[in-house]
Amino acid sequence: MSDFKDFIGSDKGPQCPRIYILALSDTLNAISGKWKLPIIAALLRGVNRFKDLLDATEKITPRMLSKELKELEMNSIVERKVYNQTPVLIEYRLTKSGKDIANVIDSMIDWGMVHRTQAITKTDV
Amino acid sequence: MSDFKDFIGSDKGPQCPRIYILALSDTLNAISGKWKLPIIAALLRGVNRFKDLLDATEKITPRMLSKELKELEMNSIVERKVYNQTPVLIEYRLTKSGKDIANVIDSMIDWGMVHRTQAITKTDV
DNA sequence: ATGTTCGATATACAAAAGTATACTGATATT
DNA sequence: AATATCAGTATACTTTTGTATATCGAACAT
Repeated sequence: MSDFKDFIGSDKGPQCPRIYILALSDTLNAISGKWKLPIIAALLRGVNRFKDLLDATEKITPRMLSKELKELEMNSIVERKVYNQTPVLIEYRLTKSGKDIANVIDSMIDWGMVHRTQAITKTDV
Repeated sequence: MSDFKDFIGSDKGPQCPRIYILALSDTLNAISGKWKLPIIAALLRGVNRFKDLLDATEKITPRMLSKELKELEMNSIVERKVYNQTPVLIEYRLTKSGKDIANVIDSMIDWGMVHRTQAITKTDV
């Protein structure tokens, strides 16, 4: 298990390996932006078709959904399957990696919950 | 411990509590953007002064550093201490919450490492 | 022939995020 | 008087991200 703190916790300690930095920015890119997490959440719930994702992801436009799905596919987080029926059926599914992002999401929720409790003076609710 | 999967893993299961969604977006906002993580990393290493953060964070401009530090301070991730010496000394330090973000970073590195191994065809290195 | 569904794309625009470059004011040093 | 340091700010710009609205093409259904 990587431990970021061990690498950057002291001035003279070992430098954080470059591969960790790359892994970190991969992850940040994978979930950054307005729509990535809502889409991943819908996919985790079992929503798999373009139309259904449009409905499940409130206020997203088809342009953005198309763009985000392409990015997720390029990043091997989502796979796109085409079934040659009529009308054509296309399914988007999370890959193993895609499903595993739930672990990152959990740690983010944990931090956010504790942080909200600690920062009691926060104004935005 | 929160478990996102438990809430969004099934069609008929309970909805993900709104507070979890808020906690999640708090966390995402706290670390999103080009400079937040590099700045937090420098602070974790013990770099505390504006000038030193400028040097430690490659290519950042004073305008961006100032802006980001203000945001981190508003989010109770960083605290700013003024020492009335001459010349004036100002120190930025991570709060407890700020230090705890290392846990999120670790889980992001973990995911990123495994994902890089799995997505062997990735072109960007 | 006209309309409907699915899975999108096209064009134009607005807003947010980030960059480049120069400058400020207070104090101290030479 | 000129110069340097610290901690920023000011102004103008470019790039990236997101929105709004309309439309496309294939395959049916009526």
